[in-house]
Amino acid sequence: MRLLVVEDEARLAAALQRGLQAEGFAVDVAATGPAGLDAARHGGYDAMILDVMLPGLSGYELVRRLRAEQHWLPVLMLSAKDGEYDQADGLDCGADDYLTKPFSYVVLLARLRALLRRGAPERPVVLTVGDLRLDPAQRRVTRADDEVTLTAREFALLDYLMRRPGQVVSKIELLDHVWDASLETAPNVVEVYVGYLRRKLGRDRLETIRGAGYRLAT
Amino acid sequence: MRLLVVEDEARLAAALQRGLQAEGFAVDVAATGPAGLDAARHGGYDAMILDVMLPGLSGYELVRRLRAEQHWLPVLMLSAKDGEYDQADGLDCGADDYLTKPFSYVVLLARLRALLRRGAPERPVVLTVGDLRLDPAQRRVTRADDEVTLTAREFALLDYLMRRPGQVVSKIELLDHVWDASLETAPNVVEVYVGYLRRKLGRDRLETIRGAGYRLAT
DNA sequence: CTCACCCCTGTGAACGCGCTGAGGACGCCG
DNA sequence: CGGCGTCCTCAGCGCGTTCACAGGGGTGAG
Repeated sequence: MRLLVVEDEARLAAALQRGLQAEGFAVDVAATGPAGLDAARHGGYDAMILDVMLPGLSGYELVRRLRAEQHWLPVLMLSAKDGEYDQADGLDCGADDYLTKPFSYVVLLARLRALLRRGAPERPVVLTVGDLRLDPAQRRVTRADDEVTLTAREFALLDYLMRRPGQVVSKIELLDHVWDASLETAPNVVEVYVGYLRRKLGRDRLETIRGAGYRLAT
Repeated sequence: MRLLVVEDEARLAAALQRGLQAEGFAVDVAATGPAGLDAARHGGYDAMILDVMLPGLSGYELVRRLRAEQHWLPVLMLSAKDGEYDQADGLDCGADDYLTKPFSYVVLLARLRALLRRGAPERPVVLTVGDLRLDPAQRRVTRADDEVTLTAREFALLDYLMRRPGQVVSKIELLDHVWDASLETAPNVVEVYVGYLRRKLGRDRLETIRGAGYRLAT
């Protein structure tokens, strides 16, 4: 799990970084609003911890811009203010949770875990899993920077699987979402197309979980 | 948007109902734990506001049971306690957000809206008992961070047992829930599969209660 | 101590899941 | 009209999974 901490108070930032790393997270720190926005855009983080008072760009504004650009990274906001309206503002402009300073580290951890459990609320623009990249808008797939040509059905299948990396997806679910007619189509189609994808993407990228479905290796 | 408020203090419940209805929500109220659980199960609500201190069944326990039954209704917890560990407990047992009484109505609304925006959490909570971890979504089991590969039947059995850690589960119950045809299948299958699990997870993790069933050591 | 009962486990067989190659139906293009 | 690519069906096969069975061991009651 990769986290981004955007906080300008150096001592607090360092303390957070140390504490979260001890929990097994990979933690990067940005000290200013613009730097944080940039990192959030390109860093592939699983969540962001964001101070409201920042040089260059406030936390509110940062989240608003991120959301306007269709980035749906889970955001946990921190603020020294404790006026209730600030809190409401923070949540309404797109943050997912809110904590007022001083806060307890245990609470921060618990809320962070709850946030990560939920995952990003909506679809990201480009899907990336391992060295696979899939761009829904351009209908392109690359594997380790080599372009892979897929048929429409293969593309739809991979698209669906890449939205659930590491999770088991049943054949029924795939039939429902990738094929329209769930009834009257044998689950064997799925097996066939998984076979096609394996041939094009590499044998071991798609694991089969007998009796349960398939899982895209992360 | 339909909301369920589970709160036993009549005055607070009525105030919440009035306030939320004024915001355009459809609000039902339950006054006891069991009534709330029942309503949450069958009511088709979009979110639930849940007091911790309830007659009949605590809020913690209510959420735990709901999650165990694979219901992923967003839950906002209310509590008079403000110990930080209570808060952490509440979130970890499956609630999505937490507010301590006395709380501001504006904050409640903002958090509720944030909750509704993100919808039901997709990923179920990971089951953890001792050093065993079972992730239903990923269909992965680890024991002290070593991955254990299980067959479908073994997985289903362990899944069921891990939802009742420390409790004695009878063979009949296991046959009913893990195997479909409870009749016409000898209870010996259970013994066989418990044997398989013991071989893979360690000898003393599954205790035999002679004449009663099995118990997963906590 | 003996007996009955419950539980454990090794063996082996049947089943059925998932993989694959072959090939037909359909639409698109030249 | 013929060639081509995609989509899907089908049948056969391999092998892991599931389960029945039987013999042995442990446990508690009398």
